[in-house]
Parts: sequence; structure tokens; C-alpha cells
Amino acid sequence: MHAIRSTAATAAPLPICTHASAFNADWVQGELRGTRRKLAAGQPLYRAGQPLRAVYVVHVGCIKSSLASSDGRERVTGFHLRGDLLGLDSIGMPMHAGDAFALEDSEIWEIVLADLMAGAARNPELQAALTASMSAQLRCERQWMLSVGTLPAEQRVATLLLDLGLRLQALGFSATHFVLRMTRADIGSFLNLQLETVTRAMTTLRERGLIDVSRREIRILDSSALRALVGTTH
Amino acid sequence: MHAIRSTAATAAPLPICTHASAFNADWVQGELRGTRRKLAAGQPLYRAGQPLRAVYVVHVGCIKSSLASSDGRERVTGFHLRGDLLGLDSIGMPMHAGDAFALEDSEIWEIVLADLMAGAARNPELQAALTASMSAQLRCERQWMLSVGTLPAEQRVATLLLDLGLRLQALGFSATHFVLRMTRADIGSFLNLQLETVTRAMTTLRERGLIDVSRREIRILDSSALRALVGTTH
DNA sequence: CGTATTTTTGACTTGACTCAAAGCAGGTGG
DNA sequence: CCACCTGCTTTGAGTCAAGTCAAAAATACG
Repeated sequence: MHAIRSTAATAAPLPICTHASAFNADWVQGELRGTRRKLAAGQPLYRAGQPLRAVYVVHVGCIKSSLASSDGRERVTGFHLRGDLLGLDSIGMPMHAGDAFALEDSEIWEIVLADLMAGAARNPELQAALTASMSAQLRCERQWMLSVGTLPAEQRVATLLLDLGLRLQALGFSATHFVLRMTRADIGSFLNLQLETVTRAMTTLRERGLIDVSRREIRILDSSALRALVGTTH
Repeated sequence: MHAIRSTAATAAPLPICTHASAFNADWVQGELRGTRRKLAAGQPLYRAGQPLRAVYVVHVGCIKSSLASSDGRERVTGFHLRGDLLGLDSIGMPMHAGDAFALEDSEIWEIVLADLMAGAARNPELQAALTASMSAQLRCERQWMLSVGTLPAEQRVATLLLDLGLRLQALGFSATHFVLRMTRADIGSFLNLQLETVTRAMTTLRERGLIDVSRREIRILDSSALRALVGTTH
């Protein structure tokens, strides 16, 4: 989800839902000993039902997480960039509740659960960071629940593009020019839309001059208009 | 959300999304010192923007939590019964992110945040219980995200009724005969439906002989058929 | 270079929304 | 005790945003 390094920073940060990862990756180098793991595009980081051994911090690349029901219904639950923590949703369970796949070649830091818990017991600051990270995840997902539930298709897509832009910017990339690593189907699943609807929404945004789209490549042309769009009822 | 004590327990427990509160209320009597607080129906437990001082455990009654955007869009994020923990989603923030209102006369245990954090730092078991509770909340909300996103109206309503039944059963009440404490509008907001659609879904379920509805009073007549309904794609 | 995957566009259908109105319970005050 | 609110629920009729189905276009890949 990046590829284009930024020089031009965009307007002011906005109350769009950012993944506010709170859990600073510094922990992985200090208090905690994480083991590196490389994943090729399309490879699973973990699958639902696999025994839960560790949590993961994205270091390079992009991971999508998803949840499926026994009868085949499925939804993407998130797209995760550098610094994001995965697997916290399965703590206290014997196995993973959902799936996680690499959307591009990625590098992950794996933190054995026992180590994490022991570290938290030893170091109150790490403990606080962990709690804050889970709390932030709860807030972030609720925010998406609100957006997905109350906004029409076009504004949902706009919200996602702005969110990705902000998160990439926080990582030192351009907020206005980036390459999507996920398919239209993935986006649709996340936003609760059909892939055709995602395409049409992007086409409309382009026709209005708000963005430029060419397959996976996105350029945000008028970010203030985009932000005005999503902050508006109807 | 109760009123009817149960003698007849229903069939086997099912993998419907239960609030698996993990955080045993025993902590509030032992390690932690909670102060009691009574709330009349309709009163707020907290409002968005209020300074965050404590987390809350429902002891008696029913609380609805919700999240609103600046431009007036709003969604109910959950209905909370005895033993459920509220406020964990705002840890690490200076103020509450959402609202919480009593749906009936309720009693709440308030746990001052500083006490909770200090207790967790002192007692690894409490620490683990807290982490497990937040993890369970993440799982639970994702499960609802899946159901709300992939099921048609009628099946969403059925899922909610089964979920409430299971949770009430876990508290010693009837799983098949209970009184809703929330309005159709609340249910609709939670399930991402209009209140009229909720009504129509309930009517259909009644016409099929699966439930009996009369305003707020619900009787589940054929719980296995209901469960079969929600576990089926289309 | 052919095959598979993803994206785009069009035409048609539909489940849920919107608007409107009537029915029902509960509470209040005369 | 009844009449009158007021808020909640139910039902109906018409509309629309998004879904479905189908096919072509563009790109990636072995």
C-alpha cells in the first residue's frame, strides 16, 4: 500500500478514523524479542482455527484480516500497515478467530504470546501500551461500523481513501498519491458493498474531479472536497 | 431486559455471538473497590466528550451504548446486561468516545480507572482478565459486523433475539421468553435497519410460527428453526 | 502469446427505505 | 374514572440505492 514517497504533505489532520496504533513498534526491539517473518503476496499469516501462539506487528507491506462464518459468509475486517498489531482479538482463545493474508510481499514481527504477557506483567508501561492499543482498535472498528452503516456507497469509498491517505502520511508516504494493494472485492467486503459498486463509486468521484483512478493507482485531487463530502449527511 | 425467570432451559448452547464477558464481576468485590451507582430509565451513564474517570460494570438492568458523528449520524453499538463491562473503548483517551444510557432502572458498579490500572499492575490475573475481556469485545463486535453486513433483515433480527436469549439464559433467566427493554428504533440502529423494517421482520417471523411478539414481549417458539435460519446463506 | 484475474460498464431487479397514517399502551391531570 | 396526550408500534404504498447478472476491456502472468 505505498510505493510513492511523499514530499508534499496535505492539509490538516482530520478526525477520520486512523488506525492510531498506539502500540509503538519500539517495544519489539526493547522489552520484547520479536522474530522476523517474511510473507509473499497472497500467503496467509494465520488462518482461522490455527492454534494461537503469537501476535504480529506489520513491519513492511500490507495485510488484510477477515472473518468468515461456517456457512461461507465472509467480511474483510481491516487493512493493516506498518506498525499495526494483529491477533489481539484472539487473546484468551485457544485459536485464531479469523484469517490474515499478505496483500503484497511483507515482513512481520512475531511476538510469542507468553513473552508478551510476561513482559506486560513485568513492565507497567508496556502493559499500558497494550491496553491502549486494544482500546484504540475498539474505537477504530466502531468508527467504521458507524461510517459503513450510515454513509452511502460513494462516501464510504471516499472515507476509505482518506483514511488510507492519512495512515500512509503518518508513515512518511504521500497522503494523496498511492497504490491500493487490495482488490475491489476486498474493498467492497470491508465497506459492505459489491465490487461493482466500489468501481462505480470511484468512477463517480473521478468524474467529479475529486480523485484520479487508474486501476490500483489513486491520486487525491481535492482532499478538502472529499473531506467535506464524508462529513455531510446524505 | 428480563422479568421472566426461567425453569425451562433450551437446547444446546450455540456459536451465536454471546457477550462472553470474561471479566468476572468477582473482581469488583475482591481486588477492586467499586462504588455503586443507580440510574433511572433514560438516564445517561456517560456522554461523549465527558472526561473519562472510570469504567463500569452493569449489575442490574440494561444499558445501551451508542456512537455519534459530528454531523448527526448515530448508531447503537451494543446492549449491555449484568456483568458486561463498559468504557473500555475509551482507555487512553481523555474523554468518552460515545454515549451510554440506561434502558430501564439500573444499578452500575463504577471502577475508577486509576484503581483498575493499579490493580492490573499489581495482580497479573486481573491483568489477564482485563485483556481477555477487551479481546472478547473485539471478537464480539466483529461477529456482529459480519452478521449485520451479510444477513438480510429478517435474519439479523432473528440473530439478535437468539443472542439476547442466550445471554439472559447465562444470567439465569429464560432464553425463550423475555421482554425487550429497547425500542424498535434502537434495535434498528444496532442492526443497521429502519425501525419499520425491524417491525416487519418480527411480523414475518411470527407469521412463520417461529416467535410470538406482542410489542416488547418476545417468546421464542421454535428456537432450532430460528437457529437454522440464521446459519443459512440466503 | 494465450490464459486467468481484475476492472469496468450496462441493463435489469429487488430488499430495504421513505413517507404517511392508523392503532395502542401508558401516563397525567382534570 | 375518563379524556387526552405522547411516544411507540404496526401496516400500507411507492421509490430508490445498491445488488445481480452479463459481457467486454484491460492487465498480469506463466
